[in-house]
Amino acid sequence: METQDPIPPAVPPPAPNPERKTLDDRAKMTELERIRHSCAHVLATAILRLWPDAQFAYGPPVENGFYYDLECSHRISPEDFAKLEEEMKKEIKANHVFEKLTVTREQAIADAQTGRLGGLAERPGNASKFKLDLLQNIPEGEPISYFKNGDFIDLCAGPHVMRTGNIGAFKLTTVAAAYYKGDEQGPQLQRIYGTAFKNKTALEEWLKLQEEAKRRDHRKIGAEMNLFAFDAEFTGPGLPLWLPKGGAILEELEKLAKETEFQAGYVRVKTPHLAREKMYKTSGHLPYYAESMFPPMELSGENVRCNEKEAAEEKFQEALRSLQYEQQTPQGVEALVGKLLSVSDEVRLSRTDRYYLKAMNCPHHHRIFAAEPHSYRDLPLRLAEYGTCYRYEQSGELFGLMRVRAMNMNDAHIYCTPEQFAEEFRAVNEMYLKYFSIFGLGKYQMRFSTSSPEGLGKKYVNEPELWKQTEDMVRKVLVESGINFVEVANEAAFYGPKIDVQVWSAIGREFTIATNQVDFAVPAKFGLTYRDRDNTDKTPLCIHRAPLGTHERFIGFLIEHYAGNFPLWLAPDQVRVITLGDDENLIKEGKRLVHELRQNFVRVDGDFTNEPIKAKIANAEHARVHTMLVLGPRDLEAGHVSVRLHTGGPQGAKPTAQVVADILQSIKERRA
RNA sequence: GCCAGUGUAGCUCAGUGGUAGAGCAACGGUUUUGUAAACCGUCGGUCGUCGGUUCAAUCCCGACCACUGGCUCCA
Repeated sequence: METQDPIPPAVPPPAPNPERKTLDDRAKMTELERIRHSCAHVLATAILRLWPDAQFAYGPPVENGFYYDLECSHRISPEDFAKLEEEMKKEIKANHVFEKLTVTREQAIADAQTGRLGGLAERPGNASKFKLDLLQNIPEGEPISYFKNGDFIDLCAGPHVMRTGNIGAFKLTTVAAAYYKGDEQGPQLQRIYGTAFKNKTALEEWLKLQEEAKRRDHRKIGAEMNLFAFDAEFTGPGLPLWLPKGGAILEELEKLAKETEFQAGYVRVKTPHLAREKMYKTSGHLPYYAESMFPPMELSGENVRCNEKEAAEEKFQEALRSLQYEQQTPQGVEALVGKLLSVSDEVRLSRTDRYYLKAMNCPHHHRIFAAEPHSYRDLPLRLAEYGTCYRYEQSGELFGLMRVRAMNMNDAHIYCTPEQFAEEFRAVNEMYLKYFSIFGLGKYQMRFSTSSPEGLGKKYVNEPELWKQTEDMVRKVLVESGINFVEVANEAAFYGPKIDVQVWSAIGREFTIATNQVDFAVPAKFGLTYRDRDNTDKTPLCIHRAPLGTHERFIGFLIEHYAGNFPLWLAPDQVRVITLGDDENLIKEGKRLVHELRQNFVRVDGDFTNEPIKAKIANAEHARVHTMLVLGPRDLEAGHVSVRLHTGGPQGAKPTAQVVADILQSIKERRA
């Protein structure tokens, strides 16, 4: 039977540390990490036996195994894994000692130049270029060491297991491309992923766990339950179609958000899906964000008004007037044609109006704020909207519902005074926690992202004082609320610090499920003000928040969280009334019950066919119908229905009225 | 966008250089049933798209598209 037991979607790993590991960090490596790191060396050894020209970069242990990045004339594919694993087994069987050698920097550079580092022997003319680069990054004074197993010598600080034979069980998993040092502009390397364990049993257990994780993949369950569909051919990649069953979940979430926000003093607004270019020029999102936006729609024509239009037309006329003097020579004509073309292009552009599909709702909300004058007495103003946003994510980044190109955001912008900020920010965090408790969401990480002094004026607006103030405010709220969080420098939004809630998908990918951001910059760009007590105009602070993220990602996450077995209030199929056979009286009572539930807004249907009861139950179970109400002659006689839960099996017969009341109560309370 | 892999009926999957099958689903019957699948029949596919090789391509080759695993990026 399928249950809700949490197959761990991978334990939250510590935030990946882009910085170089210190020797102290390395000394803390667990035994499993040492096994995996050692296995990376064994992999490199095997690769070199097959393709001696390979040059190696990094080969660290990672959450579920290890990888080694390399450059090699041969393109390694999974078809090569069998022979690679053969070579690796030989190296493990040879049981070589991982021998540590400490060398001078000069020696290391010399060895790298001969190609000896990350090699089985010296390779004249094939210097260990990545190792040379790595050597540059080792701070003066830090000892430099090699690790040697058999013929293979690698520049490495360790630590390792004692001998290659200590690697109990391993498996190569996948190949990928990876940029050197993660830099998109840098060289692209081949990355071979593998995993290793102390013994075969542990490896097999892990592989089994991977299989189980795949079974709760939202893409698989979404298809099984008919929640959503992708239709790349007609609708487009990354543009989900919500089927009726998925629509039901979406409606429930939206209802929850609207009720919660209403009670918290939010007001609802509605804004269009697109806006003119000026919107995003003003907000500062263009040109920085243009890459992530769908290309603009260009409208041109006489009725387009634009400031530059007249100026451009003037230039055009001027070019025409010069025609008579310059057309004497061929060069003159050519120059003139070029000039006319460029000017006419200018005129065309000046007559073109550009509309962008919105990638975020904030600018629209800012314009709503600007549509009316505001007094400090109006604040805080909390504008909420399930806004539909469009982002042109790179094709390789699309991932089921978790990463799409059209999304419905549980968005709101809170405009407040600095005095109100802490209270508002705290209230938002409380809303998060309320939601998480409704969904029984325990495995997440709050990540507090701050600026960096170096990024001021570049990545971040240049307001050191405001950065410090808002970061202090946020930190204080977090600490006072007793919320566990990690602080990450240099990850803030350009307009202020933020808190992201990180969760992990069934297959272990990390996602931001919710976000809460401070904005002390953009309202000023739009000239937003409120009249303060002292009769001066001041710029409000803005909090961007999306505790339920987007429907797409949040539902994708919930599908995996519940493994498709939703609580009653969220279940697309809440109740099915199943008659035992198709006796007229049974059907009559069945229909009455369906009608009663439906009039109380329960998503209910009836199965009154003459299929055997076992088949009808099986159908309902496969559809993950939350509650099955079986109606047979005995039940009818007693005024009962027999209750069966998808996640709990048969619950016995109960009076119909009581069952209905329980169902309505469970939905109302949004019971887990 | 980059690297690798995959693409056969609505779903899960077989299969072959001589224009394709199974189970489930759907539909039509028969069956009259107490909690995960009764029986019979019918329908269903230009084998992702376009080109090439070949007497002949779903199969071999190429390009493109989409999806999957990663990289980069992000709600």
